[in-house]
Amino acid sequence: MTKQKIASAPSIRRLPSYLHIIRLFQREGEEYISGTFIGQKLNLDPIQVRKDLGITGVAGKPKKGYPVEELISAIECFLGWNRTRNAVLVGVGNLGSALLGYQELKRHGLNILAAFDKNPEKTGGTVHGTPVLSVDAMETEILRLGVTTAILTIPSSFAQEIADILIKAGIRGIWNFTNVKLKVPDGVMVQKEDISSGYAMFCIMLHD
Amino acid sequence: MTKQKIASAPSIRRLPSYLHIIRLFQREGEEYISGTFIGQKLNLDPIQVRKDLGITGVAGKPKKGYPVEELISAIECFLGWNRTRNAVLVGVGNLGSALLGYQELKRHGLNILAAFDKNPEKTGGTVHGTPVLSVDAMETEILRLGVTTAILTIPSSFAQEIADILIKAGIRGIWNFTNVKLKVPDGVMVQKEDISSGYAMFCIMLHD
DNA sequence: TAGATTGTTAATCGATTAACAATC
DNA sequence: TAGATTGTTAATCGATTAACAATC
Repeated sequence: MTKQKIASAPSIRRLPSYLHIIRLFQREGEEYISGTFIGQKLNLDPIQVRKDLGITGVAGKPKKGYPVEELISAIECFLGWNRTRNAVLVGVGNLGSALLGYQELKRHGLNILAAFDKNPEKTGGTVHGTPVLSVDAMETEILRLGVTTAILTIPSSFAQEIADILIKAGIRGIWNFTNVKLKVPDGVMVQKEDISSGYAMFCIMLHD
Repeated sequence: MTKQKIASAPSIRRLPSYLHIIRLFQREGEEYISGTFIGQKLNLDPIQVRKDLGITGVAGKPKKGYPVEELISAIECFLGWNRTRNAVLVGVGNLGSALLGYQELKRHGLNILAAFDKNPEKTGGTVHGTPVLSVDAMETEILRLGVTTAILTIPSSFAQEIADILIKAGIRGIWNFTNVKLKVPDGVMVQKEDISSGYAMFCIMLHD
C-alpha cells in the first residue's frame, strides 16, 4: 500500500485559504511562515493549522515555522493543483461564463477544453477563449476529446438529463452547480456546490 | 427569553435541499411527506432528516409524515425566506450578473436594490432589472437607501478596501464571494462563499 | 539560555447514528 | 391489528481543542 493520505473534508476545505496566505507571504520575500501567523490571519486555532499542514508532510522548524516554497508545492501537490485537469463545461449562462473566465481555477490546473450550450445564439464562438458548441455535439465531442471531468452550470430542470448524457460519454467526475441531487451509477463522483446552503447560512446569520 | 432556536450549521445548510424536495412533492399534490422519503431522495439518514426538521417545530404524524404545506412555511419562516431582505451588490462581473439574475434568491426574499461597479462602461444601465451605479456613488447611495446588507463579487484585490467603505456606509452583513478573509469590526457579519474550497474537494475526489 | 514554535498524544466537544417507546 | 413512522434519549464517531515534550 502506498502512503495513505488521510485528511478530513474540513481540513481539505481549509487548504486553499492557507495556500492563499502563504502565497502572499512568499511575495513579501519571506522564507518561513508559522502556523501561528496563518491562524491569526484566518481566525483559526494555530493547533488546527499545524494539524492541517501536517497532512502535506512538510516538516516545520521550531521557532521559524514552515518553509514557504516547500509548503506551497506540497499543498499544490496534495490537491493535485500542479497537474493539468482537462474538463468540459455545460451551460454557458452567467455562472458558466464566470467559471470559464475564472483565472484562479486555470492557475490551479483546470483546463476547460470545450463548453456546451443549448442556445444556438451562444454556440459557434468562444467565451473567455473556450469554444462553445451545441449540446447536440456534446456526446461525440466528449468521446473525441477523451475527457472524464465535467462542470455543470445549467438550469436545474435539465440537470439529470444532461448528467445522463455526460456519463454515457465517459464522464466520471461532475462538479455540480445545480441544486439537484444527481442520480449517478457507481464509479461516478459528484461534487455539489450549493449556493442555497450558503444563502441559508447568510440569512440565519443576519437575523440574530 | 423567546424560544431560542438552536440549530447547527450543517443542519441549516441541509434545509434548502429539504425545501426543494418538499416543493417538488407538493407540486405532485401530496399532502404529507415522510422523513424516510426525503432521506432516500438526498442520500441522508432518515434520523438526521427528522432531527433537522425538528428545528422547525412542525409535528409529524406517525405513519404519514410531515404536513407538506406547513413544513414549507416553517422552513421558510425559520430561514427568513418569507421576508424581503434588501441588499446591494458590488462588482457586476460574470458572477455578480449571475447573482443579479438568479431567480431562486429573489424568490427567497433577496431584493437587490442597486448594484455598483468601477467600470464606467457597466454603469448607467440595468442588469437583470437592477440599476448599476458607479462605486463612487456607493457610500451615499447606500446611506440614502438605508440598506444594511451587501453582496461582494469583486476581484479579491479590492475586497478589503470596498468592505471598509460598505461598513462606513452602514452595512452590517456581507455575503463575501471573494477569497479574502475580511477584517471587520464587531457587529458586522461576514458569510464567506468559497469556491476554492469546493474546487479542492472536487480535485481530491477526482484522484482517488 | 530563554522563548517561540512544532508535532504528537490525550481530552473535549458536538454532530451523527442507533435504540426504542409512542402513535396512528 | 400490524406496520410504518415520529421523536426522544443514549451511544458512537470524528473533529476540534488542550496539554506538553521536543527542538532550534
